[in-house]
Amino acid sequence: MLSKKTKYGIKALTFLARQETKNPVSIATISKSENISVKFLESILLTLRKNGILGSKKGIGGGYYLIKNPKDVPMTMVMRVLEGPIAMMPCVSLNYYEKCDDCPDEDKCAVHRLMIQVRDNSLEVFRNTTLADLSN
Amino acid sequence: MLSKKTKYGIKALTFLARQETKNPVSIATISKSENISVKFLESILLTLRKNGILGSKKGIGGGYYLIKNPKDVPMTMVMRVLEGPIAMMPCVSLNYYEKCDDCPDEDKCAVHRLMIQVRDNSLEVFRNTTLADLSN
DNA sequence: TTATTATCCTACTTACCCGATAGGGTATTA
DNA sequence: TAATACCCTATCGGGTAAGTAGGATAATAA
Repeated sequence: MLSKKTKYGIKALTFLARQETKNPVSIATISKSENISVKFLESILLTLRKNGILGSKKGIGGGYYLIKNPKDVPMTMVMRVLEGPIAMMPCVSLNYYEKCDDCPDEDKCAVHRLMIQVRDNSLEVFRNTTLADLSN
Repeated sequence: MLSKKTKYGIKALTFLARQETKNPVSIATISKSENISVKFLESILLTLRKNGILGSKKGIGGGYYLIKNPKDVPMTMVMRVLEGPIAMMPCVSLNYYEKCDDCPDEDKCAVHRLMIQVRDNSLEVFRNTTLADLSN
């Protein structure tokens, strides 16, 4: 199941991508528009900023803004930052690989082979979908 | 992430599918071969039996056995029984649909549209993979 | 300079779920 | 009737998700 953190994060990013100007948007504004608790949203946007997806500006008129062009932000990036590995098991993860304790030979493991297929499919969807696609 | 319950369940099912005879296989036997704790495996096999995927036989020489032909057991069935919904969000689930609280219009929700794509892809993999495929 | 705005950051709480274990009960068979 | 092996419920520790609290810090405008 997708965490609410990721869900809210994508919604916030989409909201930002839909803005006509590049001006910062306050947490409060995004919170109201997308029905997300201010405090929880705050922590999510902070994560996105620390991972180079958002920029921020303090003080009056401050808020968050996209650093990159929406079409240069693939969902793989967003998912990895907010949700973690895209793979369903560590042993089929590209970026967070880890061997299974119980499995003597990965190539002969039925679950491994199945989950590689699922990962490849999901990866393709996330790679080919950018923030620009979602904000239309 | 895939739960160990599902992972072990698939491994056990694959092991059963590889048996040459239809004779019951004891929990202990599967446990040793697949490196799964006896007690945990017990609860998993029980779930599979209650959901009509396995049959069982008590007493000496007893154990668990597949009810259906492996090629008639698609992974969708196994996944739904052990892991739950295949969809990543209730609002894109076919069998466990639930509306989101925060979302006024699903059709306009970016996350919704994205996750439908992911679900469709995963569904296709699970539908087209049977226990027979995995046990080869 | 000072009040206001809004992000920054840490810590905490609450609830839930996973993985595993314990300890019996029950049915079957040799 | 003893041994085997499934049947079933309860429990527990640890971890994580979701959200909350409260103040520190920086920037802006009056």
